[in-house]
Amino acid sequence: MQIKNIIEEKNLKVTTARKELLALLSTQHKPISFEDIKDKISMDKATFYRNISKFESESIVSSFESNDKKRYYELQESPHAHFICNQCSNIECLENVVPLELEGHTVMDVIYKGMCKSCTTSPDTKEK
Amino acid sequence: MQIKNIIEEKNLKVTTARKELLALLSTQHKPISFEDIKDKISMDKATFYRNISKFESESIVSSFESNDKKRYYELQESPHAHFICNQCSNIECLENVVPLELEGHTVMDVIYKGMCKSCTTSPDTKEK
DNA sequence: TTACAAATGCAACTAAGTTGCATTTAAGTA
DNA sequence: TACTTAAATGCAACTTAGTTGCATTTGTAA
Repeated sequence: MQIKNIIEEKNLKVTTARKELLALLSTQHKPISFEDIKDKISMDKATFYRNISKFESESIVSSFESNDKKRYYELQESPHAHFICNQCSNIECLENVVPLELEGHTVMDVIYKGMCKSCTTSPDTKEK
Repeated sequence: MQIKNIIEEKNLKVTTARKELLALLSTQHKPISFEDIKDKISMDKATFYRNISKFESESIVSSFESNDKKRYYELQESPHAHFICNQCSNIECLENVVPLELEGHTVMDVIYKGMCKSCTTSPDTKEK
C-alpha cells in the first residue's frame, strides 16, 4: 500500500494516526483544515498538529493560511497556486494557470484572493 | 492636512485614534501588524481592530494573513502583490511584477511565499 | 518478547482577534 | 459657547486555532 510507503520513506513510524491522516488527504481534491478533518476522522488536535507539521517539514504536505484564520493542508503533489474566494470561502487549485517563478526568489506558494467565477457572476447570493 | 480629509471623505468621525493610525500607516512602506503598531502608538486593541476593519470596508486599507498567524495592513494605494519570506518573515511589495488578473475571477489580492533573495543566496543564516 | 524511543491523548495554556458595556468625545444645533 | 446625542473609546471577559507538558501507549528493532 502506497501510503505506508510514503511514511516509511521518510523514516517515520507507521502509526494508525498517520495512516488515517494521509489516507484522508489523498482522497481530497483541495486543501482542508483541521476542522474539516476532525469531522471525518477522530484524532486529537495535538496529534493532528504534530503530525501535519512533521509531514510539512518532510515535504509530504503543504499548507497555507486562508482568510478564515485557519490553516489548510493538502498532499504535496505538483506545485500549484490557489484561489480563495472572499465571499463563499471556496478554495480552488490553479494548476498551470499562474506563474510560480519570481526572479531572485524561491517561490514555494502562490495565493490569489478575490471573488470566484460564480460569486462574480451572481453577486451577493451567498453573502452572510 | 490630507489624513483628516481621507477620514472625512468617508463620513467617519475624525478621532485622535483614527488620525494616529492612518498617520502611522502612511509612513510605512510595507504592511504591518497590530503588534508592530502597538509598539509605535498606544492604542487599545479593540479600538485598533474596530477602526482598521472600518478602514478596510471603506477601502482605505487592505490586509492579508501572513504565515505568523497575524494580519498585516497597509494603505490601499496602487494594488500590488506581496512576497512573504518563510525564513526571515520579511514582507516585500511586488509592484508591477506579477499578474493581478485571472480569467473569470475578480482578483483582490495576490501573495507569493517562499525564500527572499537574501535568504536564497545565504541560506540558514537566519534560521531559528 | 522485551526494551526503549517515539507517538498519542488529555488538559492546561497561549495569543490574535472579538464582544459587551460603561465612559468619553466629536460635531451639529440652539 | 454650551448642549445634545450618536458614535468612538478603553477595559475586561471571552473565543478559538494552535501549542506544550506529561503520563500512558505503541511501533520497531534486537
